[in-house]
Amino acid sequence: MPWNLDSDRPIFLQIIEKIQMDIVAGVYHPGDKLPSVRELAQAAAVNPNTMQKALAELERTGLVYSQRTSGRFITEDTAMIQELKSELARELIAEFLEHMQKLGFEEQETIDLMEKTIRGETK
Amino acid sequence: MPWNLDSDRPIFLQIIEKIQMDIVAGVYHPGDKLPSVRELAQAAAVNPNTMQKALAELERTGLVYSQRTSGRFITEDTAMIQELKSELARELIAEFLEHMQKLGFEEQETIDLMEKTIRGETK
DNA sequence: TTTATTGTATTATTTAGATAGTACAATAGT
DNA sequence: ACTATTGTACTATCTAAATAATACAATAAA
Repeated sequence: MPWNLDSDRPIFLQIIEKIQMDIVAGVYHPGDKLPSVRELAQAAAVNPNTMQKALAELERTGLVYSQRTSGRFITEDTAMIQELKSELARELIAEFLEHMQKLGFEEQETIDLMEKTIRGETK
Repeated sequence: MPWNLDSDRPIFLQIIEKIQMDIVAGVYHPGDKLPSVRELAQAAAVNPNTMQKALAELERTGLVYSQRTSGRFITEDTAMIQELKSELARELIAEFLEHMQKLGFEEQETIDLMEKTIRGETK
């Protein structure tokens, strides 16, 4: 799967979010070994330093941990992962509703519009 | 109203989006005179050059136009404004659904969760 | 024991965005 | 005619992010 990074935001932030997504979505499982910094950097078409910076931050929050020379692993704390999933969903929803409101759509309007969108109506 | 700019994304992009929002939401009306570059820059606590850059882009897309020395004005093309509103809403919805999907929520799940959120349930 | 791979650290350079400061031409308002 | 305000342009500097190029210590694997 491509990493799909854009240049409108700091890359290391996008990497952090991407890996977080992959963890909570189950692409990576608790205890899984991550590819090495160099491999990940190459896969993302990014400088190893940038990847290292993102991983260091993920490590700071406890989502991953590293074992000197054997590699880097996803946390086995499934509760933490579940909590993160809820937290990210809450943030996305809040941010989305706020933006729509700034566009002039009330909450119920937004939901109606979304349902229409899902059902494939152009307008 | 505060401009609420963050440092995670280029400021001039955030300004463009903010003014777009204000236009489609009806904060500014067609034909309205905008404050001067210098005033807007001060209001946003931003360098005049940055504000100028954002306004130049809004002008390029036709949303605003400037009359040398009298000032800058919102377009009177109400159709264009309506179209922009729909376009922005479509983008927001698509982006939101995509992000939620990456988190592991299907479209119907997302809507259900949103409805719960709106009704004030913590979980 | 040797070798390759791991995470990690360091220094230098480049680039885009933002700021700072100044300047000028056009014109509305006086 | 004069003045202030307008958009606009230009150059220089600063900063954070990203890249580039190495280097080193620890250890799993051979």
